[in-house]
Amino acid sequence: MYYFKMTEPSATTIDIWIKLSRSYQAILSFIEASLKQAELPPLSWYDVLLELDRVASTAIRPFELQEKLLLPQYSLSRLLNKIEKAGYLQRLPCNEDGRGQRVVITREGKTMRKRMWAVYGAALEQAVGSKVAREDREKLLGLLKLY
Amino acid sequence: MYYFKMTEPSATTIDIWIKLSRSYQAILSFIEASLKQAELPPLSWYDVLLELDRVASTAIRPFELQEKLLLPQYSLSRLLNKIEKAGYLQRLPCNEDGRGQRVVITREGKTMRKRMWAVYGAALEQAVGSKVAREDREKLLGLLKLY
DNA sequence: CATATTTAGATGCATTTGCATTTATATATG
DNA sequence: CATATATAAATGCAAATGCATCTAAATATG
Repeated sequence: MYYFKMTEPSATTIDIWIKLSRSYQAILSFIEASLKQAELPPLSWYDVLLELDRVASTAIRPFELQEKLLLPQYSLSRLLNKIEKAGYLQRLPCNEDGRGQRVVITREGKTMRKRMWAVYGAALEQAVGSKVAREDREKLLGLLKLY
Repeated sequence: MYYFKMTEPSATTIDIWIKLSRSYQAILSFIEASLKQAELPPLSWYDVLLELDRVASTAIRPFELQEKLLLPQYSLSRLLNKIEKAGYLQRLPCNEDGRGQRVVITREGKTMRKRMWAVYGAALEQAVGSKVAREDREKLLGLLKLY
C-alpha cells in the first residue's frame, strides 16, 4: 500500500513565514495608525496618488493602475470613487476607448500625497529603517526577492 | 525661519517594505487559495485550532488566545463562534471566572487541523521553501527578526 | 454587415470588519 | 459591606470587502 507523504516545509521555512507575517502586520498597523492619528486617509490612497503623480502627464487608465497595484478590479473601482469624492483625483472620459476613463491627480491630490508621505515615510523609517542595521538592509532586500 | 525636515527613510528601507508587502500578500493569497481549492476553512481557523491542539489538555481562555494570535477581541469572539458552529471546538463554562469560558478543541477539530496542515504546509513549501535557497533561509530568518 | 465574444468598469447583495458600547462578573477602595 | 472600577466576552451598527453579475463598448468571426 502506498501513502501520499506531503513535502513538509522545514522548520526554518515555517519560522520565516511567521516572522514575515508578524513583521508585515506590525509595520502596516503602525503606518495605518500613524496616518489615522494625523487625520490622513488610509495607506491605500497613498499608493494610488503616488502612481497618479508619477504619470501625471500621461493620464492613466484604471486597468493599468490595477496591474501596478495588484488590486481586484471592483476594489480599485471603489477606491477611485472615494478618492475622487474627496477631490484628490478626476475621472475624465477616454477618447480612444468609450468603455474606459482616464484618471488624473488634482492639485489637492498632489498636496495630500506629500502630506501623507511626511507621515508615512517617518513611520516607515521608525518601523523598518531603525530596526534593521544599515549593513543588513541590502542583504535583507536581496533575500526578500521572493516575488 | 525653521522648517521641519522629516527623517526620510532610505531608498533601501522603502524597497524592503515594498518587497515585504508583496511577498506577504503573494504568499498569503496562495495559501488561502490552496485552502479554498481544497474546500477547507480559511487560514485564521488553522491558527486557532493549532493553538487549541497544543494545549488541548489545559483548556485555554479566549483572552489568552487573543494574546497569542494578536487578534482584536471582537474578532476572536466571532472567529470562535464560527469554528464552534462548525463543530471544531467547544466553549465550556469557566469555574474560576464566571465572566469567562474555557475553549477546547474537539476530535473533529483535531482531524480538521491535520487536513488543513496537509494543504497549508504544502503551499508554504511551494511559496516559501522552494523560493529561498536552503543556505539563505537562516540568514533571512535572522534578518526578519524585526518584531 | 450581423452576431458572438471579450474587455473596461460599475454595482447588488451577502458576508466580514471595525468601532463603540453593553452585559456580566470580578476586584479594588472607602 | 456598598460602591466604584476594571476585565471577559458579546453585539448593534455602519463601513468595507468579496463574489457574481451587469452594462456598455470594443474586437473577432462567419
